[in-house]
Amino acid sequence: MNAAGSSTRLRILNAAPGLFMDKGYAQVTMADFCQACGLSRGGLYRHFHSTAEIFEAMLQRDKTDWAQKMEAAMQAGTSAAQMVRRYLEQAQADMLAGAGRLSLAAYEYAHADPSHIAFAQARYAAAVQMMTVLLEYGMARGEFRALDARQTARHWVIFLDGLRMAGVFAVDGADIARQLDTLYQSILEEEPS
Amino acid sequence: MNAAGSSTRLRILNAAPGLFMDKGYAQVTMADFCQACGLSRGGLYRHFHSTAEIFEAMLQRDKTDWAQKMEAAMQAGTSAAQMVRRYLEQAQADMLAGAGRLSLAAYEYAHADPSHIAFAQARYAAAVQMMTVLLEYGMARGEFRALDARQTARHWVIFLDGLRMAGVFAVDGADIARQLDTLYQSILEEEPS
Amino acid sequence: MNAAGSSTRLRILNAAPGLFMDKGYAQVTMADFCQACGLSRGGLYRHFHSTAEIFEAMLQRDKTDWAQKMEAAMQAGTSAAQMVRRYLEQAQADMLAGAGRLSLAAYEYAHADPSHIAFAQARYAAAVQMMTVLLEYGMARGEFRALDARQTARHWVIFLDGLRMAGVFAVDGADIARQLDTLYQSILEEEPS
Amino acid sequence: MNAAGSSTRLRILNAAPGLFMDKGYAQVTMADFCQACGLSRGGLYRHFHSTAEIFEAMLQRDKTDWAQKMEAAMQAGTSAAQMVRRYLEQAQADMLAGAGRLSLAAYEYAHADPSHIAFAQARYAAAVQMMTVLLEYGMARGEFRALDARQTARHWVIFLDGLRMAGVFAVDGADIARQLDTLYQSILEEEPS
DNA sequence: AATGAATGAGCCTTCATTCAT
DNA sequence: TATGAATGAAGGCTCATTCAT
Repeated sequence: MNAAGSSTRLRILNAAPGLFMDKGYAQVTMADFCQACGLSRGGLYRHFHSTAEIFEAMLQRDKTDWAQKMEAAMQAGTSAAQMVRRYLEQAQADMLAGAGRLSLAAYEYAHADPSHIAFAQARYAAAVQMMTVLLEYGMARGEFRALDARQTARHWVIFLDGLRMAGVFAVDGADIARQLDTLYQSILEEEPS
Repeated sequence: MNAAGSSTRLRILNAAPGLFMDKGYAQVTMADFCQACGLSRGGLYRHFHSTAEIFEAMLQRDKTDWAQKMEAAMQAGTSAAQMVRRYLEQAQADMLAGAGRLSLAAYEYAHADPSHIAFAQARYAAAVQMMTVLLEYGMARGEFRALDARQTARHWVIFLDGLRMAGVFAVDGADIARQLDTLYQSILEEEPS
Repeated sequence: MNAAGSSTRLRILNAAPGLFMDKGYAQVTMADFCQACGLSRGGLYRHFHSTAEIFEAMLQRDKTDWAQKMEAAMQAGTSAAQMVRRYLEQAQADMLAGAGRLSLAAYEYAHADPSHIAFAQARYAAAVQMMTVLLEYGMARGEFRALDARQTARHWVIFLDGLRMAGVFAVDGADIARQLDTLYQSILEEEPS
Repeated sequence: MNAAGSSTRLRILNAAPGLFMDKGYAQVTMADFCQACGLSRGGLYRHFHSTAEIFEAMLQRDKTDWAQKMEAAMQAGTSAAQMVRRYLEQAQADMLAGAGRLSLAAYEYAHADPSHIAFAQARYAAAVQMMTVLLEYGMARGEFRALDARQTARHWVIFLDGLRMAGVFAVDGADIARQLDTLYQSILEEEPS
């Protein structure tokens, strides 16, 4: 693939989040991409053969490798509280930017075809694993209260996804901030009185 | 509408949850209902003019009036812990029965048309209000720890929805039970040591 | 057919002109009649089996028997000018009441099925015949100029139909009056100067 | 649009008059065009999105710019009588070719939607204006009798449309010729006796 | 005489997909 | 690489018509 082809591919992937956020997963058509990218049918099909393919490529690109980042931060001795705060800040920013709508699209995607389920499971497992490591790290450093790390990690992942979805329609920015702050406080080692 | 008509309408509404759970909201077609109910196009259209209409009627029928039940239970002096346990048991049963898939369909429904957003908001607000009342009742009876009732109610509602969604693909029955138990424990008044 | 049935039939025929004027011939459905008459499918079908049947019955009922009236008026020695004026006044009133739209519907009707053509021909022939007799009567009485009665009658019938159609969209009431007056003047015996 | 597309568009427009003449305006379906053009649903929709659109395009293409032709002929000093004769010959040829049926379709078209009315009015106004200019030209040259040009023009336009419609079912070619000849004679300057 | 439930055909419209250029 | 014409299937919707009640 030469430069022109590669740039077209990027144009398509850049258009993807906006489209999927606006219309959901299954409602986006190949024609939507043609219009959004100023591309003809044939031109689009040269790069992707279905919206599923585009959706997957989009997720692939957007997959922030938190695990890797976290590893590096731990090596550098960054405090766990700092890392959690950064993670939650990013989550909040994403939610305000419409992450809930993409999350919804991702659920649709997983639901659309049995072969997509593995993807959803992997996504969830990776998030839980990352969060588990982070919590254990904080507990080891005495920053976080003693708790069942994996169980708590699961709670966080599930809750954050619920918050993403609720953020689409029902919950405003202030509520999101408040909920995230409560979540954060819940793991901190209590001050000795 | 005579008896025959009413029974057909029921047949359609009975077919609805299964279809929407299987395919999501937007992927269900009127033809799906024709097939599921053994009804012709015209026969179906006599009762409903769109899948949106069916979806709304289905939600309307399924709307368990928790608020009312709760009021009655409070009057009867039922313990708050008992009420919460019952609520969570029901939630668990629903999740195992596929409530997450319907929840996903409901999100799709709300997303599909701006005019449907109010429905999602009302659904969320009602759930939060009901849970707030329940928590305040338990706190007043000294059964629950002192906590910000509304804030906690929001947390529960959001988390439960996240759990419903996660239950579709990522989380199994045992995990669901464990998560719900943790949630329940988190509000109990701690035993005096 | 008893009284109730007869009255229902009348209700249908009374609704017909309004419906056909509003929507044209082929665009009116049996359902339109159901709604307009507050009648069910079965109830309507008991009286008429198609819109064509209703349309024909409507025309049949509305067919003013000009020929007969004219015969009587001639016997009574009514002046030809008077008779023509009355005829044109009626035509004008009809046009203002939407006769053009019914005329359009009638053309549609004739066009819809080869078997309906005879109806249009008969309608035209009857109008020409009637007008021919009238003109000859006026010429015999010296009221009208000497002219080819049949040829002129045809001209009148064609022109009046054109005026009906034009009156639907393009020509207003004043124009209609002016055109009809010109037509009337054209046959009068010129005053001796 | 490339050559293939243009040719397909032409094929569609060429099929239009025949279809609309045969079935009227509202009775023609997109499927009729598919069949008439050997085109698939999707292929047809690439070019036109409704029969209304095709109908309009057809009229647009067929719009003979009489006003322009007339202007040129006047500049060249062509006699008014000659111009009128040509116009009437063309009208006669059109009628024999089925112009009445298209005229009927055009009335249906205007009737079908309030937004189409302007089209009918413009069509009528243009015809009257053109004819008015022609009559005034002939009167200025002393070829035609002194008469109210606009009033007469309106008469002609209305009558010709009536004749088109009558020509569909009721009036044969000979009658048409006779009527047109009478119309022509009616404006000529009378021979000095 | 009337109701209204149901059928099935037919039209409208959109979309994924292919293909000649 | 890219264009855009074309296909055919699928889904939405309406209507004339029938029929049990």
